[in-house]
Formats: sequence, C-alpha cells, structure tokens
Amino acid sequence: MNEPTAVRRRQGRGARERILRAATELFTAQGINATGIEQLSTVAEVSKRTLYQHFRSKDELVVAYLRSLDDAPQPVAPEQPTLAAASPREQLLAVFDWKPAETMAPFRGCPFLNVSVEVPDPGHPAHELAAAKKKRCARRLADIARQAGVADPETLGEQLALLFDGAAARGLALNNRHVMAYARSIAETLVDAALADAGRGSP
Amino acid sequence: MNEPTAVRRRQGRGARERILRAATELFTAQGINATGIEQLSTVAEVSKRTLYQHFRSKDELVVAYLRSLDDAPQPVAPEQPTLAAASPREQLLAVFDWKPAETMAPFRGCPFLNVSVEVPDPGHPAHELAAAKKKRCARRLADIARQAGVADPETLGEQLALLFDGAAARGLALNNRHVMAYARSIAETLVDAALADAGRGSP
DNA sequence: CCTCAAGGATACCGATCGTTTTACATGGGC
DNA sequence: GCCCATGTAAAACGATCGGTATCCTTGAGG
Repeated sequence: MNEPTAVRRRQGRGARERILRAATELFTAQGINATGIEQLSTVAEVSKRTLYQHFRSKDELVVAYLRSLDDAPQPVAPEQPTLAAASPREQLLAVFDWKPAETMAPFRGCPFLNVSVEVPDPGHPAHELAAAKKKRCARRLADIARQAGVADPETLGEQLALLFDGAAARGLALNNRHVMAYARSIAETLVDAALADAGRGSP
Repeated sequence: MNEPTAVRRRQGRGARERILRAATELFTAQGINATGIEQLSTVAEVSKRTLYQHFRSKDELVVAYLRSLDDAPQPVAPEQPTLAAASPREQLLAVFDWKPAETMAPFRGCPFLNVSVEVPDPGHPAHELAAAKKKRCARRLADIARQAGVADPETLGEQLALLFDGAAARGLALNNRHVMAYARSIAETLVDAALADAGRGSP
C-alpha cells in the first residue's frame, strides 16, 4: 500500500473515449506528425498496449480522430436549435462565427485542411476523408442557399466554403484569428447579393 | 584580387543550385516531413557530405528553399513586363492566374501555407518566413489598390490574399485545381466594386 | 611526376518513430 | 478459492530520421 510502486488504479472503461479525446487535443494543437504514440498514450492515461488494441495503427487513429470531429457539433450545422429558426442569411454566415476551442493557444486553423497537408498521399483514407468533409460542407451551404431561392446555390456554397478555408489557412500562417472577420465580411457581400437577386427573381 | 590562393579551386558544378532545385521539387511535391535528406541528396546528385557543407541542417535548407521560392518569378509580381502596363484590375487579379509548376502531379497548394502546417512551432524561422511572405503579398496587393484610388486598399489587399489562400488550401484538400477559378470570380466582384467606388469617389 | 583539397560513396551514430512483446496486477463471475 | 479477460508498465524491436566520420577517387597547380 505504501509501496512506491503505487500503481495507477484501473481506469474504468472509457479508454477509447480518452484516447480519442487526447488525439483531438494533441493532433489539433500540434499536428499529426509532431504527435507521437508515446505522448498520446500518456495524455490519454492509457498504456500503449491498450491504445493498440483499440486502434490497430496510428493511421487508423487519425481516421477515427477525423470521424469524431465530424460527429462533433459543427460550426456549419444548421440543425442546432438556435440556428434552425434563423434566417437563411444567418445560417449561411454562421460558419464564420467558428471559435476554435482554446483562445490562448496559437490558432491552428482547420484540422481537415491540416490533415490534407500533413498526409501528402491523396489516396490515403485520412486525406480522402478530409476531402469528403470539405465537399459535404460546401454542399450543405449550397442546400441552404437553394432553399433560400438563390439563383446558383452550388456556386455560392463553393464560394463560402472557399472563404472559410482561406481564413483557416491564412489564420494559421499569420497566427491571427481575426482573419475570419475578413472572410465574414466578404461572405456578407456575396450572400446579400445572392439573396437580393433571389428576391428580385421570384417575388 | 585575381584569385590569390586556390580558394575557388574546383567549382562544385553548382552543387548548391542542384540541391536547392531538388528541395524545391521534392518539398513542394511531397511535403517537408515526407522528404528525407537521403532522397534529397540522391535527387540533387550530391553526396550527403556536400549537402551538409552547403546547408548546416535540414531546417536551414527549408529556410533557403522558401527564400528561393520568394526570389523566383512570382504570380503576384507586377514588375513583369506584361503586367507592368496592365490595368490595375488585371494587376490585382493576376494572382489568380497562378499555374503551379504546370505538371499533372497532384495539386499541392501554396508552399508557404504548407510550411505553416508542417512546421507547427510559430516561432520557427521557416514559419515566420512564411508569415512574412503572406503579409508582404497582401501589402503589395494593397499598394496596387491604393494607387488605383481604392477607398480602403488594406482591406481589399487582405481580402484578395485571403481568397488566394483559400483556393490554395481547398485546392489541395479536394485535389482540384479549378478552385482557383472560384476565387478569381469572387475577386472580380470585389475588385470591380472597389474600383467603381474609387471612380465615383474622386472623379 | 607529386601534392592535396574537393567531392563521392557509404558506414556509422544516437535519437526517435510506430509497433510488438514480456511480465505482472486487477477484479468480476464461477 | 481460481479463472481469465482486461489493464498497466516497461523493455525491446526494426525501421528511419537527421547528422557525422571514414575511406577513396578525382583533377588542377606546383
């Protein structure tokens, strides 16, 4: 009992949870290549063995990490109660109100874009998953635009997604969060123009 | 002094040149972390020894690589003869005509943005150099806008830079080059609006 | 001819990576 | 009591990384 070998007590059954949480924290904070299995298992308070019997490899963990991000409440999710009833304009602009977790840490941009850079192979599952996510995001914006009667919803969705990605990438490079505000201002211009045209086209 | 001592004996056949060329090729094609010194020296047709007496470390080579990119003819360079006499509108939009390396290899986006992701530490020289480049690029665009009489040239420059970065990042993620066309179309909208205001403001 | 520095090929170094294995500890169900 | 799946801690693995040292060839200047 008073042995110096006081072993850490068995940590319940949340191992997978904790690993995924640690992955989210470390991958987004310092990148994938800069995060080792050792550090991962330490932060997750899990032995490497346990880690490897939950995820067969680091690659698989990276994919699971992206999936968990995808499932998490999203900036672009219009299903949220506050946004469901909001105006199309607010729904379309909600993406740009994204606040990436901690405010003190250096801004790290969009995890999906970063994975695209950190995993060079375009055929890698993680890379493809990131691409799919980006497409889905643009499509959702296009759907909102379509329901609002915008003339060319696909283009508007693609444009808004591009603005978001630009703010994420540039914000990381300059380590400056208010780049997102620039993106929002451009988005407002585009959205307002598109909605004005829509209103004029079918009154 | 006309070569006093044999300090310039055997000119290394432009070893430094070849190393830098290989770095440009490999770093942009497959990323920095995915490119090892071994492969680098092989492609450059240079022994590791020679490589390390031209660049003290890989970090230093990365910095030199970014510098060489910076010196190379740039998409945003208005000094080029064809652009020097072009209209401000064309000068501002010239960034979006960037064709990266003209190859059929997968689109790899903007090297400076990629370095920001691949080198997580914001204090790293390479990271700071990339940030500086991004700022300089936006400032140059702002200068062109100012000379054209745009009301808020800084904002326009920042917006155009953001659009370019968005196209680069998103183009890599989706492995799709014509994202740049979307960016251009948004840029045209912004530039035309700004120039129209300028013409109206001070006729 | 000989000398000798520049450079090539390659073995080697320590560190770290992702991954596997070994040895032991825990606790619920029989 | 014992069994055994599940867990931890730690060592070890092979591969590869950035970086260094060794040995040998080359070729111009004396």
